[in-house]
Amino acid sequence: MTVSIGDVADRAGVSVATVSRALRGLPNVAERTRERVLRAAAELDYVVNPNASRLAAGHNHTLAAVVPHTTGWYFQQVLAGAQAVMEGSGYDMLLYTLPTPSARERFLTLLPFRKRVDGLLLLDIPLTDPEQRMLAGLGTAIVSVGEGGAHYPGVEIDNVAAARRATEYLLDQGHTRVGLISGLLEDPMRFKVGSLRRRGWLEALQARGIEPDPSWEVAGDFRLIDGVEGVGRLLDRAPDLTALFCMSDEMAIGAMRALKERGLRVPEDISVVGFDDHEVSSYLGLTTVAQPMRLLGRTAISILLANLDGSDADRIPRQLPTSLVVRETTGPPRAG
Amino acid sequence: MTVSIGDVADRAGVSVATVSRALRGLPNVAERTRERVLRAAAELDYVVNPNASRLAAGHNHTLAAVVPHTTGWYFQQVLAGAQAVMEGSGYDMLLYTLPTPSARERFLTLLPFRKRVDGLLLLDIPLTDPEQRMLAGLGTAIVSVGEGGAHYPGVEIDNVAAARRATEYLLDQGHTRVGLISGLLEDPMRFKVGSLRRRGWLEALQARGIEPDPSWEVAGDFRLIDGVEGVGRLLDRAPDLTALFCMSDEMAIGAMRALKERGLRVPEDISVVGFDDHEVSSYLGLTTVAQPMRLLGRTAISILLANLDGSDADRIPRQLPTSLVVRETTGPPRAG
DNA sequence: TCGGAGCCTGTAAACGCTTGCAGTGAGGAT
DNA sequence: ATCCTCACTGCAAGCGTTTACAGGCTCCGA
Repeated sequence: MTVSIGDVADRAGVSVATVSRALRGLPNVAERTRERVLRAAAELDYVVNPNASRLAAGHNHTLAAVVPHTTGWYFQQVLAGAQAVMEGSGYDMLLYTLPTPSARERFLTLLPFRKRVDGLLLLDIPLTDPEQRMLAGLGTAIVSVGEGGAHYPGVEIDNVAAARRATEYLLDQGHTRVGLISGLLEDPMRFKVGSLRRRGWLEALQARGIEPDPSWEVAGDFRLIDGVEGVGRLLDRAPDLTALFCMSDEMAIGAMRALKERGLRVPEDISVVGFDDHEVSSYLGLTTVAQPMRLLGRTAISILLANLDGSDADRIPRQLPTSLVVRETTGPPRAG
Repeated sequence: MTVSIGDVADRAGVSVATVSRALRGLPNVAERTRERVLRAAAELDYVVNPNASRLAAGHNHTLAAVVPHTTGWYFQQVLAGAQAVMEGSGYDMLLYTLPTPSARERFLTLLPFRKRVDGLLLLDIPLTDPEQRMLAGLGTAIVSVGEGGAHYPGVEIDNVAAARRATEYLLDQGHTRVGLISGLLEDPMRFKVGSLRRRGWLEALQARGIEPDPSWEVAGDFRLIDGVEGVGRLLDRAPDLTALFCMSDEMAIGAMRALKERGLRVPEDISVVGFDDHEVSSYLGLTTVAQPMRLLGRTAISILLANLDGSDADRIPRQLPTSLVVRETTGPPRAG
């Protein structure tokens, strides 16, 4: 039925060992022999059975990405970058999605990637120190993006600096009351990225002698809907805000929608800054903090691959740059 | 080092065969024995080696999705739906991305999924009849979403009816000159979805005795940028259009951006309808044709799974409903 | 001419599981 | 008491590769 390595060996008149070596480009195969094997394999339309190969060789040639969810611009872009590197590497990519606490729990107890995956890319998966240690002790190579850890290498941006920069820009425009729609600050998984960005916002304000009122901030979950609701709660309590910093473009877009419904014009009545540089942001004219999402993914996989084949991963940069993209949703506050 | 089935057998005091059967829940294992095995496995923290298991059993427990690209709302949603079904099914999901003609070519000649994947989900991958026949002859289960074929089952929407419905709505509002920003009509891969939607648009117009001028339509590739450019080319040639039907929400969003830059108001000066019901569309107030993307993905995987385990897939519906979502980007044409 | 040193190649033992087949006992029917 | 049946369990042969090890050959230097 299906053609195996033995069939190729027969046709080429050599042993299966030689076929195996020839096909994988190992040395110690005479050039004439290799050609003969290659021809036989092509004629028979031979494909190696990855299960057999992996069983015998003891590796999986598979990497897995673990993400909170697959919707969301940021995750898609990072994953796309990761995919791009893996494309030619000969590795398969598996995806584990942990949208709920229970899914997260299952993942952490079942550890379904064991014996199945050579490396794990943890994409903004916050873990406690014991959890990190446990995963790291499993013998699977690990690298993180965003939410990092002390027990495996991580790639990230400087969230504090990026948020500080965005806030400073608003202050430079003359704003003094800058609201914040943040992400998951008190969530059960102790998401760190949100607190870092909040710190940047806070530092920028305090550096100008501004002490934000608690009513200036509201927490969301990075989604569009959180921006809509955030604006509602925010402006009810602090109607005098003249600028808004949102921790994701999706929330910024939702926020702008809600502002429009309240009859507020952007940027005339209120300025808005987002985070991520979402595809539609340029079309909406949204001022935002761009982060190199695809590069984050590419870098993470490179580190994983380097670790796996024993080459030096230490020279790969671990912190990637962000930049403020000024567009049309920001301007000076209304006079008076 | 790593604990194998033999270790479990030793600890439970049975043979490996019994362990294998017990762990997989096969009948013909005494309840007491099964419990003993389960306990031993748990104590040893045993995980089966999928490579060995798959090699021995002769299946892969892996499905692959083939997509043109992973960005794009539509693809993400369908994939998310597919993922959701596979979650508990015990199958892994692989992703093949074919963004360029050369990637497509490589995929079709290398057939990298052979011996690796039990089923293929072709997500809007247009194929010639010989190509379809070739793939179908490989013994891998296949199902398509969107671009279908005669040689494997497919899940789809009624593109003609959906586009007709959207266009009719515009006509009902009083429009008589409805432009079209279409997708890939003359592309090298003979993308059919675009032509079907165009047919719907055409039929609706003709049913009212309107014969569209060639200058009323322009082709794009479903992306934001195509909407921007499309509007440019369209309005240069046909400035008197009062409504625009775009084959994707992304293009509609781009189009609205371009319209705004031309100083045209939506819907006062020109109405816009999209297709897909993108997440941001509701926040932009975009009137659009909603299609059940996640359900398309779920259904496709269900068919694949049903085919694989021999159960009856024929009762699963193959054509899924769409609906027109009227929001704020459409209205009657300007008087006069 | 003989001994090595290198290349190549083949042999055969893993790799860790699944599964057809045979075997064992207990229990029931005769 | 004997025979069957049935429910369980074990034996051992795969599944298709990889790879350590052991040759065999050729070529070269002594």
